Amino acid sequence: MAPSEVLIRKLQRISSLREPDLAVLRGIPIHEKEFQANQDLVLEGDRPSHSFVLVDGLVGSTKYTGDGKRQITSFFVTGDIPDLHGLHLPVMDCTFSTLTPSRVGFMRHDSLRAICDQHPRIAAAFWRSTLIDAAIYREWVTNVGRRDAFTRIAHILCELIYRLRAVGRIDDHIADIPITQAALGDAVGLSTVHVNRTLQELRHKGLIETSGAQTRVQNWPNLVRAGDFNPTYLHNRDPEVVV
Amino acid sequence: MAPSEVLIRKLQRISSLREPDLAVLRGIPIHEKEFQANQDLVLEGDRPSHSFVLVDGLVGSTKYTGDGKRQITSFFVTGDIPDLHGLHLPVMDCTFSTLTPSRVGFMRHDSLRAICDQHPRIAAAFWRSTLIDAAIYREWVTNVGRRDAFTRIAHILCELIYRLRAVGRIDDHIADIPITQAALGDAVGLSTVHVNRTLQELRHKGLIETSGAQTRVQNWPNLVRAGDFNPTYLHNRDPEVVV
DNA sequence: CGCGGGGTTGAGGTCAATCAATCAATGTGG
DNA sequence: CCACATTGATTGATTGACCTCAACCCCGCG
Repeated sequence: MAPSEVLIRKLQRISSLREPDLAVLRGIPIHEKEFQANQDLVLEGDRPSHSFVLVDGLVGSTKYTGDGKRQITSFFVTGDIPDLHGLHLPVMDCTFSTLTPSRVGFMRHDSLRAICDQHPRIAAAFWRSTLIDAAIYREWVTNVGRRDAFTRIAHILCELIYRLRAVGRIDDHIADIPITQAALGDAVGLSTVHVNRTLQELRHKGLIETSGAQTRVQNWPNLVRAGDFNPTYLHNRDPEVVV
Repeated sequence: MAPSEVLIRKLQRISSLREPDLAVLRGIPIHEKEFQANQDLVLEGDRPSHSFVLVDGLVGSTKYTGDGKRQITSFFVTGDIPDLHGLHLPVMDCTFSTLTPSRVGFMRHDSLRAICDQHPRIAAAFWRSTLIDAAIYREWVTNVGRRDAFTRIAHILCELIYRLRAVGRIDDHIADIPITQAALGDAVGLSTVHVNRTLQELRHKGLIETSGAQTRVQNWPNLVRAGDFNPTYLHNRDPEVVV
């Protein structure tokens, strides 16, 4: 799918833009590029002149502590604009890296700023996108701060699957999520070893099934319960997305 | 200080608004109200018609897990607009509560929306405010996910003191932060007991000194080092604020 | 003077980290 | 085609950071 089409669908999922505005969006110049897994797209400390929309793949915003430990602070899926905050915060406070092979569309800040000045509705839609990102960060603080390993991993799987479902990336209850257990650990603040054991527990309890990169949800209601997952914080406009 | 004055100072700290816009801001009707400590201002699930600026005191955004554990996901100080995201996300995904006695100024979403439609610069400034909040959430994910108890608490003290300093709430290296150790624990994902022991460690190492509600920084550079604290994520426009 | 909230202390328990192998899958050069 | 390297998953043993439970203390307050 064309990058601008992905962008428009995303904004339509989270706001109610109408035709004149959509036409403006279609006109945004987007420069598409492909990346392999584990490539840095924007680095902490950078002063980027572009933001990017994720066309396909999985991207993480990551931070490193002084002693080199890595924390992924959020995942981003198709349609998301992970570093849109760069539009108003000149220096990056985190790094964005691909977690799987990805296609990415770069948009000049110039263009985006001009559009936001002229079209308050579009500005509001972009703003809303960053607010949903913030809501996800809030949930992650809670997830990492107050839930045990089992619940924590179940929760993050629920979130990922729910979001992939919302963008049509789930076929027949199967999510294609080729991320390593190490990356999962960095997302939930656990060691690789413990992630491995917890995933086994999830499998033994009949909640998920994995084969290679694919994760199949065996029992969504139970996974939701196990993960203490309530999708309110994702602020989806659609009626309940059920997996 | 008048609520609108507090609001204007905040926006001036984070953006470069000029006079015509400032006049508009001065015209926002703000309804001021006082609260004691530990009062809920907005509840998760609410559909608020107002946002509020914190005129004085300390507010936390908090979430509760299914089994009732509490996580504070961010602190807010004078000038901050903690629930500004309510302007674009109709249903609240977290609760805002006072952590100390506070004065709060409520602003109608109607008015704010009208202003944002008419004045793109003001809209951008508000947007930027929410983006800085998001940057803080990101840092908290990292703090809770990847730092040990000692570093974690040192870090959060650094953040709090830095932010209080930026709004002129620090006199002579002394921060007046009358929050309980239980609240601190909820902010960093630790038990009250462990917070207590860690604070003792910070005192014994000569980093801080406490008497009642007051916290005095004994050695700011060492506290910064101990807390692995780098204020970039706070996106302060001023040159280095040194405590 | 008794009460309650918050701070402090000690003991014991547990969850998850660390260390160190092993294994499976894939790729690579000779 | 095979020896070898690499990456990620898995396993076991041990350690340790932090939690829980249960007191006790201190101080302001009705």
